[in-house]
Amino acid sequence: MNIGEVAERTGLPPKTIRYYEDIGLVKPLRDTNGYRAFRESEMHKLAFLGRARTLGFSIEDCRNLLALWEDSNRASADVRAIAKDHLAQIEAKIRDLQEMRDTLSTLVRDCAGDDRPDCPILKTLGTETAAEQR
Amino acid sequence: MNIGEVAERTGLPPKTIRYYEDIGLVKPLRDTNGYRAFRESEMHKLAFLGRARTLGFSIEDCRNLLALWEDSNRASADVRAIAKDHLAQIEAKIRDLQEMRDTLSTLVRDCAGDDRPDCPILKTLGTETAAEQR
DNA sequence: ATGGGGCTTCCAGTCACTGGAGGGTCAAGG
DNA sequence: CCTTGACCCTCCAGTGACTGGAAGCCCCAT
Repeated sequence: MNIGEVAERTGLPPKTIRYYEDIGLVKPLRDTNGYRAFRESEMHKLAFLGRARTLGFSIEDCRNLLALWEDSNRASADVRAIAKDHLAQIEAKIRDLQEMRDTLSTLVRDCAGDDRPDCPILKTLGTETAAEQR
Repeated sequence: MNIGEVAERTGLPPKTIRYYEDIGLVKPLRDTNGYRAFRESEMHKLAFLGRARTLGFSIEDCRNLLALWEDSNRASADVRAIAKDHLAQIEAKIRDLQEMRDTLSTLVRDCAGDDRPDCPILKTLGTETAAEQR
């Protein structure tokens, strides 16, 4: 299987697949012409990676998850620990963003948005701690 | 005012302040010894930048906001447009993360997390479109 | 043989910093 | 006067996870 077909079947761009080889996540064979020759199992690994990345796992998380995936004797607790940790990070990120959103939406609401120069958004950025607004 | 004092008063690390000079956001004078000499107005600009960055505005947004801040004839509509746009991006990001969180928390909930190898998290990553779970 | 697409490598850029090396400057204490 | 330690300077490299582009093979159909 050439890289193009793998790209199509996994939904990952060829560039990304090459990058994943660079950093050692997959190790495709090579044809005599130098083209990467992916086995079915490699394709599945890449699909796995694509899904894990969609869920926001970092590359290092993915590397660990992949190792666990390949290890039929792994303990599910190990996988769960990675996922829980990642979940906590996502939740923290959501809270941060919600705080930003709340502050910003207050500012946007209070701004007339006309052609006069008076603007509570700039006023706040200029004088107060933005996070205190709301 | 030396960089250290500005750093303390704005809460920005000296490295970041130097970086902001590099990319042309501030233009401090120089003492004869080569040290940066910040005026009060520069300090305020940096504080403004720090607050805008806290709200997640990109550097380019900050550059524009700063220009509007300095322009006493600006229209508040211009500021509001930038803020609204940014707000929309934050909201999109929140939705993405919430989707990830929902999928992940289902997976974590369904995983026994013991020393047996059976693991719904890996099973999902290996076979289904992760986003379809839930 | 020619054209077009697919494949290769390597280099550079993204974003917003951050770390570190190597070295100059300043003020206080001995 | 000298040393010490805190400050300041510049420049280079690295972060994460790609992405874009140049330059150049390879393969197949016409």
